[in-house]
Amino acid sequence: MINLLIADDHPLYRDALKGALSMAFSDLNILESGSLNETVKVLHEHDVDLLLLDLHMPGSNDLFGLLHIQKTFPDIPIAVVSGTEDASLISKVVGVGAMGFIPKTASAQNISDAVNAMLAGDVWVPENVRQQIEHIDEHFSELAENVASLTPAQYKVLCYMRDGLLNKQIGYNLEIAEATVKAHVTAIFRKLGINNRTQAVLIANELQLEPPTK
Amino acid sequence: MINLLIADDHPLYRDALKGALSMAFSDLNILESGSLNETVKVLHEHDVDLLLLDLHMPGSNDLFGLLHIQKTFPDIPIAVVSGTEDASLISKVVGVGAMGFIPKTASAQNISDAVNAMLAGDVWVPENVRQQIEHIDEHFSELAENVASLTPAQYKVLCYMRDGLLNKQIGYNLEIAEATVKAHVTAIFRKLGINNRTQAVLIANELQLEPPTK
DNA sequence: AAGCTCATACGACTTTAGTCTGATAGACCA
DNA sequence: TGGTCTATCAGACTAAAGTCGTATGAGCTT
Repeated sequence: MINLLIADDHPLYRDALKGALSMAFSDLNILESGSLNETVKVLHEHDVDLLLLDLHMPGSNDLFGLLHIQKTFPDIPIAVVSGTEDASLISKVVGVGAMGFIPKTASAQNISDAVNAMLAGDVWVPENVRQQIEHIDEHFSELAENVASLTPAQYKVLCYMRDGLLNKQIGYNLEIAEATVKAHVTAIFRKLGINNRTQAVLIANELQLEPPTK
Repeated sequence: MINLLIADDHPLYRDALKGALSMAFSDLNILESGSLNETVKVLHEHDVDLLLLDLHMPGSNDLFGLLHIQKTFPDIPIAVVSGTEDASLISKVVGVGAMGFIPKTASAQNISDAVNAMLAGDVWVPENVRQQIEHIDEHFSELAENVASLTPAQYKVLCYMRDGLLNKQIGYNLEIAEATVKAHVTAIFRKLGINNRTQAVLIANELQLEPPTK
């Protein structure tokens, strides 16, 4: 029995995906989640063999969320599901370490092919962009590695920094002392190879795919 | 005689555009520029009736550059030329106050139609996206207005802030005292309705269309 | 010409950011 | 059991960020 987790905030598409996959696989146990937190919770509670992850989920922060899950569960293969077919995005996703990329426009056949390949341990990307992404952005994957090396606490602090909060406010939100926040901030700078908060925010923003136009 | 300035860092496309327009208009004097600075210089030296502006130019900072030119030469109509046909981008460009949007895939006929319309004072966007953009992003155009209200000196300071520079470094680059930089920074905060540098960088970033992957 | 507005410029001052040292405690691993 | 890593915090310090008041000059109005 294979455990597969579909993480997408759109229930309709989740159902569609579930339908397509139940058709193609008989030994499939499908789990679902609709937010980043929920996804992490399910991953803790179950032994998931493959995660289909939508990038634009509440609390996900796009690539930020992908990195977070990858850091917490390094052994679970992740396939990114997204509406766009932008080659640069796909190369970023793969460069960050995802097992594959499934565009939402993919056919049922393509999807089951992809799931098959990834369960077997292969990287899968759609046919039509396979040529365009032979070259993966070096700078970007290095950046992703650095961010992935952050500890959970540091990760949270960076998220709050990206919201423009002061150290004192971050401490209040996380219920820790400002001194601790400062300690984390210093550690973040070291790991990212920078020396002030502005640069940290810039880097965090780069992992955001769409600007927070809200 | 109509003065038309083509601002694009790609000489080949500049020629193609020039060819298409000379064919359609007989009373056209075409000027060219390949960078933001060059564009500003030409605008100072000549009486330009219409500016065809590519967003991705050296020193342009995308929408930032558009705002800058608009601020400096409020009376010159600007048509944005870009490779993408993204509806959200087009609505942003129009929301910021451009007279029109010409996708690089447009036909010669469409381009001359567009130029005609804009010279007559009408807003022109491609046929196929005309329906999609009836709603212009409120939040975004308010933001653009705020940024456009910055003085030249404040604008420069904000650009350097977005690069992660310290006030002292900004002062060195602009050859003014750190105290002056700080005064500008404070003024920027007031105009943008924020209270620290991180938030300013975030806003500046939002006017950037592509993340600075390099 | 006097009066107004505003951008630019700076110094003095207060607050926040960031570093360093050092300390305690829990988690995990060999 | 000892070692490593992370999270937490304190205190003291340096540097940078941000505020306030103020001065000068350019441009515009009346």
